[in-house]
Amino acid sequence: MRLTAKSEYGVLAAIDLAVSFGGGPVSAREIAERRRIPPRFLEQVFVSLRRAGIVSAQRGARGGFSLNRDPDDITVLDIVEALEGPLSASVCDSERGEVCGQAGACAAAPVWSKATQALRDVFASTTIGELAGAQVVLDGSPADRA
Amino acid sequence: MRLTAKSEYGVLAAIDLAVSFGGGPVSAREIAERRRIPPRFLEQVFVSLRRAGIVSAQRGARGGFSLNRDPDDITVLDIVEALEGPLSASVCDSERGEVCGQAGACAAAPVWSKATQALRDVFASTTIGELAGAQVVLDGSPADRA
DNA sequence: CTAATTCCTACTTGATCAGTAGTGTTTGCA
DNA sequence: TGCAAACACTACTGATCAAGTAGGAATTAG
Repeated sequence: MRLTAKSEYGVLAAIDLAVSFGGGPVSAREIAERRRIPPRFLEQVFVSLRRAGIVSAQRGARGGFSLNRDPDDITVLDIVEALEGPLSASVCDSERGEVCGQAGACAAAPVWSKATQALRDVFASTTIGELAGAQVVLDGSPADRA
Repeated sequence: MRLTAKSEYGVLAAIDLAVSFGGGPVSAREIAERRRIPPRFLEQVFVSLRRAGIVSAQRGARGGFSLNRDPDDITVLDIVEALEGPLSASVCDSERGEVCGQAGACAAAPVWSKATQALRDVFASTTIGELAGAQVVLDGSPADRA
């Protein structure tokens, strides 16, 4: 019952991009080093984020990635769903109702739906912008990063 | 990001036991047939529930399982944690703080904690007794099951 | 032209899930 | 007393997925 490493790395990377939002693109390798993420793995994460329309890629020398939207308009849910697919707490959940063998007579289904919804609420109510603010504080003076 | 089938089966089985709470033990095979769960797999689920102190087992002919406590005193969280271990939404979560490589400077950690907490809240606030009530309604007259 | 960078596909290794299987142990009942 | 029904334990298997690695192609700044 846990998210995969992709979400974790994706959120960290998005925070990193948010911190330098407005500047030029940041390379995956740079972020990987700074956040201790396997570089080639992070590359793949970024490809997913690009395909989801969250970041843009600039290829070639001095290229890298940058956020497509204001960090305050990107939620953790955006990142997580881009990397994990739609959130669902149990097999017997999902929009298609009766996925478990209980054929519509499953009294447990509402619990799984509520669980999924609770997760969505948490993730949807936290923006990358907020987290970036916290990150700057944790890292010390933002000037260190400029 | 989903629970395993064990939780799903475990909750269904607990509901089933709750519906006939007060009567004698119910065999795993009977529940397996009624809820369309692989019988030998359900057996294992029950062993875990017994070890967690949620059900008691009565061995031998006419044996089976019964709930140890009143269904209203058993939450979905009890079942889920008995079967999946402690809930945690991400690697970088857990009581031990800094499991991710960010060494205490991880701005994302609070989100994962909040997510875990939200899940716990949902599961802890739903009792097997409630679900059993819903199940009886779904199945039709409770007399059908006596 | 070259070095840096993203992009795409495939592969590998290990873990985990879902279920099956065999065998042992306990117990109600005829 | 014996048998059948039930739980108990351990081990195994096939499939899937997670996490990361690898190789090379395309793009671009300088």
